[in-house]
Amino acid sequence: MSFTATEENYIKAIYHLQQRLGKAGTTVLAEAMQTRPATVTDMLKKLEAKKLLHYRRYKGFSLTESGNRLALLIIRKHRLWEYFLVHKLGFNWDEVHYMAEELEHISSRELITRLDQFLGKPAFDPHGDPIPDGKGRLKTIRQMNLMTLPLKKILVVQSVRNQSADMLELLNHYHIGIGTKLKVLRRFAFDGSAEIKVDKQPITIISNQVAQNVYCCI
Amino acid sequence: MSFTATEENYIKAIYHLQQRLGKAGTTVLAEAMQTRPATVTDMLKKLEAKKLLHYRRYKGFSLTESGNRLALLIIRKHRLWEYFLVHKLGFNWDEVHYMAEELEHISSRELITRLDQFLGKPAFDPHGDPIPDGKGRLKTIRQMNLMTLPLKKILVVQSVRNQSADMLELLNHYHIGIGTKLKVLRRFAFDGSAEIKVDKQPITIISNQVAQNVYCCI
DNA sequence: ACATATTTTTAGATTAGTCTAAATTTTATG
DNA sequence: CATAAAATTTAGACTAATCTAAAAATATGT
Ligand SMILES: [Mn+2]
Ligand SMILES: [Mn+2]
Ligand SMILES: [Mn+2]
Ligand SMILES: [Mn+2]
Repeated sequence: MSFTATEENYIKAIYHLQQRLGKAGTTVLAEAMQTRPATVTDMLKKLEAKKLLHYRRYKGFSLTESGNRLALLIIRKHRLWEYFLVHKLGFNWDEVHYMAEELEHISSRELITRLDQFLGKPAFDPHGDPIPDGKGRLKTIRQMNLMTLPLKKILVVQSVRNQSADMLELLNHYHIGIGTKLKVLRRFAFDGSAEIKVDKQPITIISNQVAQNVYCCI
Repeated sequence: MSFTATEENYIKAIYHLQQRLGKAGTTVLAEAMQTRPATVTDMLKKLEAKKLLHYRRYKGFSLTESGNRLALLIIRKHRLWEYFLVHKLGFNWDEVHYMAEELEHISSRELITRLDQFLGKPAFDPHGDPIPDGKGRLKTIRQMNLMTLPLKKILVVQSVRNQSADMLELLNHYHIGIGTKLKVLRRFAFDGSAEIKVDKQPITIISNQVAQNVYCCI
């Protein structure tokens, strides 16, 4: 069975929404896909016909086993291409998303196998997100955000949750990237901001919104 | 202006037909695109509306300046990706065409610039075809096919014209690839076949169809 | 519990790319 | 040069992906 880029994008969006929100409805999926609920309903029927979704009208929908497998394959391709773009072609982490959004739909499986080899079978992409292996398995790392970690310990940045261009631009400004070492010196109750010391940078303050989106391990 | 993959495929096909046959008509383009003349007519109107084609109904069509530029950009992308697949990912030259057929439609220009850099700005693809540079310029090499070159001189294979899977399979069997050194020992008038000595291989005979499609320089 | 708000689906239309069958134009030929 | 053959275009239809507007189902709040 083969799928259009649009169908793949829907499957991926449903997977991510199920991960983040537990389950997804028509309206929230429409927002994620930048389209209208009516359009989503049409697509849900098509995806059900292709056995990627369980769907009962008005009741809800969820990925089937093969829908899940497809989602993980697309995510694998997306993250491997991002890794290639950053580590082989020298792009910055905030430049690669829209290119990977196209590259993830290149169909050849052999291409992905060889790309994985060529890159050294990486386990994490440039944003710290795990890359599913050939069987769809994900490595997980114990990590917490900067609001919940102990003060004055050396922390290593593992991933960032909000990966919007605006967020990545701000993190670049703070010299915070994946693998960066930093300490949280103190937290301010008033606005939840935090004073931090980033490796080799002067002490600064980050907002609560930033702190909540940066995940580290000790 | 942006173009669909289908539009790009048409523009590339028109370019190749104009190169090979001088000019192309609706029917021959339909064959090249594996579709029907009526479908081609519809597309010609669309491409004219996008200013990629000069088109006068019943009279013919040809690429505009920007149509030509677009064709060369797509060919550049196609051949750079083929080079990547062969020289970085280790594919054989007969495995890469259909993957490049998808990859050539990835839109980012910056991606192509960086890929070109990464590959060392190659001038020829794995089939010996020239890769247009960033400004659409092609390197050309003086080359002739094995039927027109002098006997008993060492020749270096530069390119192959027919690049069908069947042809490439046969050339692999003869251990003939781009850069291979060989000599034509004699030609047989009856069927136009040729006796050749391929570098380190025993003497064999190739058919006229093969000989006419292998291009070498002295 | 039932009226109102929210969510979801249906109905009907549009665009890109394709098809077949028929009409038209150009080219070739007796 | 008149007609037959070939090439090309038009007409009308279909599918995928989208939209708006309206209808239907579900959820919510006093
Ligand atoms: Mn995508
Ligand atoms: Mn990523
Ligand atoms: Mn293509
Ligand atoms: Mn090639």
